[in-house]
Amino acid sequence: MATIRDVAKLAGVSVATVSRVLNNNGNVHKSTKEVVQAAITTLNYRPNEIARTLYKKNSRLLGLIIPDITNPFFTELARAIEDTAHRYGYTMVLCNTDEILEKEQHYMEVLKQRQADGCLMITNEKATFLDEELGIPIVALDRPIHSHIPFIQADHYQGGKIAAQTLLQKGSTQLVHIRGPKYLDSAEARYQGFLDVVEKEKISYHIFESSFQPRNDEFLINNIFERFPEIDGVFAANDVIAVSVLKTALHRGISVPEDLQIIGYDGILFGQLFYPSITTVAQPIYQLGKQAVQMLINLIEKKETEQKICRLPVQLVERDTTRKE
Amino acid sequence: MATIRDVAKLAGVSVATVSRVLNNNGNVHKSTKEVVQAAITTLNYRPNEIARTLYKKNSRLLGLIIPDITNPFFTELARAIEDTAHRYGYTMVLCNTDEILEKEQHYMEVLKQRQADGCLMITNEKATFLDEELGIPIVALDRPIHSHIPFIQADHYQGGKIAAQTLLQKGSTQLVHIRGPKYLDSAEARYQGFLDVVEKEKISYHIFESSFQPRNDEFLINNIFERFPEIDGVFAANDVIAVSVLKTALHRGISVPEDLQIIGYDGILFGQLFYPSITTVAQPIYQLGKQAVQMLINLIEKKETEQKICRLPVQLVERDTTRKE
DNA sequence: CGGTTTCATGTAACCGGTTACATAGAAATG
DNA sequence: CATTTCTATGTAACCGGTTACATGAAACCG
Repeated sequence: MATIRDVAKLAGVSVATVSRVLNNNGNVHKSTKEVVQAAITTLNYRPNEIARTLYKKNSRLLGLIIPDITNPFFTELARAIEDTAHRYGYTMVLCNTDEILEKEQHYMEVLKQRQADGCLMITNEKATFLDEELGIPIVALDRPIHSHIPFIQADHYQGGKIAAQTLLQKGSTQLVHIRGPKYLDSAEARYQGFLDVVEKEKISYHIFESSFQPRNDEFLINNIFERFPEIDGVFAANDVIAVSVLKTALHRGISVPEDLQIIGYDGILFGQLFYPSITTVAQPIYQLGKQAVQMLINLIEKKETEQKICRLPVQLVERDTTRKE
Repeated sequence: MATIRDVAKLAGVSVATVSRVLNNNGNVHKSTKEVVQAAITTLNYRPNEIARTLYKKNSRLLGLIIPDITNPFFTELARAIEDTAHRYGYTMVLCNTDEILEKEQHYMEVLKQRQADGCLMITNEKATFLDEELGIPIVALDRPIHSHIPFIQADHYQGGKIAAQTLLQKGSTQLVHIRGPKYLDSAEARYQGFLDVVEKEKISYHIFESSFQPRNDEFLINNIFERFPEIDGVFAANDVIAVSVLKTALHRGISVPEDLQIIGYDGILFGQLFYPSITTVAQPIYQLGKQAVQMLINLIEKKETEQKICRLPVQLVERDTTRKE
């Protein structure tokens, strides 16, 4: 690979001049600029990003610290993040943590050693990642870390309300909410939204807690149908659980949506492939990822964010696990 | 951030000695080593990976150039790749190309400028990426690039045979294969496998070509059922298409697997969530990703691979879209 | 005991960019 | 025309590691 000194030699100028041409700063005479550009073309020269980073201390590298790319919600988020990062000239490093603290910490080290400019995090480890000790800008995505770390998520409380209202409005009277883990604020918010609606309407309901591990849920769901055969509306805390509920219901000969309505949450692409397709409260996943990156880049380049917290609206997507009208 | 010179100063030694301690090479007296290590701990020093890379010219960075992380097959592959890369001390950069040549080329530039040690590619652009011009080791995954670029994929020909044999063996007599795009060798191989079985058995069959774009497939699938209501076995070139077939069939009141058997391909995790769950020819996705990384690292570190081509066996996963027995 | 190894350590060049500072000539100013 | 200002360019230090080479001391050896 040609270096800047090769270019300088061929163009008959100093490396400083070549650098000025490359970065289009400082004064360079028009004719000199042309000679340098010709040399660059001849040698097919590309500046070494590593050398630049060493001096300038910005790498245009972004970390994405995420529990598991295999979870469809995160997959779609990652796609949005990569797209956006790329559009702004940043490169994305993917870090799967499986929610294991050691992995998260290890990846933070790796990102720091590689001089990453910033990091998007989806983590439950609130206490561990306060930005004092980090030395690298962070934006928290979907799960808050600390009040002084910028944070973006969908309006889960509203989402919980919408789900409950929709089930009621479409005629369900015996509701079940399979909520997400207690330690997840977002699950808690959906639950609260759901609760506030059903309490007000004085409707019969049951709450169950899922671990968000599909494997464990199968048993839980069967158990629910066993114990409460009379239920006619389920709000599942995410689409994957909704799908499991659908599968179990169909397997038991329950008609969906005639005898049982199901509403999922997230709005993953997959939801529409099922028969019947899953009605869901959709998060603006692409938008979340995109804005998270924009917030982070803002933080990196301007050293500040306009707003610390950003909450995006959710939207009901009516498909076929709820009744028409 | 502390530098190696800070550590040297605190420990009262030269930077060379600190470097020797860090890399555990050269001779360092036991007592000196302890003093240096104490200084490292005190300053919480972590070597700057960028500076290391600049001199050593290996970055321990791997690129994954992939059409779209949102495609579940690629998602699972990416997960395996990230896991494995991480286990070997490499960091993974994610690059979504949407199969657009300009994006692929652009990402290759980015990876080169960042001194990535190697790159895993899933691309159709055979002609463009010959490793002469690349200057960076490549392993082709799932889709071959060129005979001199190491390549790993599942045994798709065998997969096509297994799918056809299974449908026949379980009693289907009017087969349809919805194959993948012509420009994909892997789709071609599955098709050939299917063909070789049905031709030999003199079975009635029809072939249709899908673009692998779920949106377009809906029309195609409806059309198939319309024109050929008598079909009783479908081999779909991937699980997403199989799922669409299932949905369409159920929608039309066709019983699966009683009246119609469906076999998918890939073995994505999602397949088991459907009702009925999808019988599929599973690729060893995790293994593919893992071995691809191992081949690539081998290429990087040893400058060679034992074998240029690696073909992994597929496996029938019998679920509920095929009949028992 | 002198000569050769081996060990422990330091000095400084190097990787490939960027930029502060210096300088010479041209242009502007009074 | 002398002085100031501006333009174009070069020199060399710097970023933070690694390592070739040099050096002095200790260990070994016949």
